[in-house]
Amino acid sequence: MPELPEVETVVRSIAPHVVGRTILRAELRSKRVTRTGFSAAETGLGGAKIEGVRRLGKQIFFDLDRGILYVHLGMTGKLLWNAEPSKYARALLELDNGVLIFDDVRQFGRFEFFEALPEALSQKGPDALNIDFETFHSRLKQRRGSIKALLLNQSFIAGVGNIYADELLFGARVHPRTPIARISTARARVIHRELLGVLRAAVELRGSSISDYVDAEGIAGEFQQLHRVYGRAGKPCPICGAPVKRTVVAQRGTHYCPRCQRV
DNA sequence: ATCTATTCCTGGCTGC
DNA sequence: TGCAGCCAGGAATAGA
Repeated sequence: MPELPEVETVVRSIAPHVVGRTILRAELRSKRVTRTGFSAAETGLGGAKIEGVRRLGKQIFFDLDRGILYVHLGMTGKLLWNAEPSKYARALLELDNGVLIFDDVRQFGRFEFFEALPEALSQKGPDALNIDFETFHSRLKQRRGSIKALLLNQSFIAGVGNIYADELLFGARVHPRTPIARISTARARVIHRELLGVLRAAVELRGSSISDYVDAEGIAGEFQQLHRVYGRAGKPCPICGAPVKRTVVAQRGTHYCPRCQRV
């Protein structure tokens, strides 16, 4: 489940291979992940030069000399460098020095060529690794609902998904269902600190590999070994020993310690 | 305007 | 061994 740390790891691992290179040929195989159409994408990408690759939240942008290649990994998306294409290879980019494969079993991901980026894609919130407390707090005060739903909302901040939302709320000792209106400035400060702390630690360990996430070289992350609540229902809380609970918040499986995290 | 529920996908797991 | 049924969830979309 690629979230900010996993996407950051992917971008870091592909950048050295692709930046400055030319796309000789593009082959699109999935209508689902390429909604703008096969031929438009193949024509637009063929011959293009990759000037850079960057990340905003979970979105990946390849800046081309003639447009933008937009990639979102969704749930099971991978960008693999010089790998043997599996039956789930949805797009292949043949560069002048190798092949970049977009592999996505469930096709929740996106792989699209745009001459100019559509409004909807550029309207995300600030990147979760690049948000200072004042910005975080002022944006928080304008919202309602539960804190977890807000953290998952990419227009609030971009990059947090289900795993890191649970982990950072545990670190902040805040119950995922806590109404935003009940969060004090001091609490907000702790949440912000944990947001940056958890994401930075996860980037250091090259992300979390829960099911099949790997970087461009096929290397798994290691942060899952440090998960304190996510996927640990029934196991003891690492702080107090109480069994970690699983519930549903914002339509997502949610893990928390009922003793350490109070509403 | 905002928030919540539904839908898309398919492999993996559970239980009969 | 086979298979139905359920689960995982990012984000667009529809609905409240």
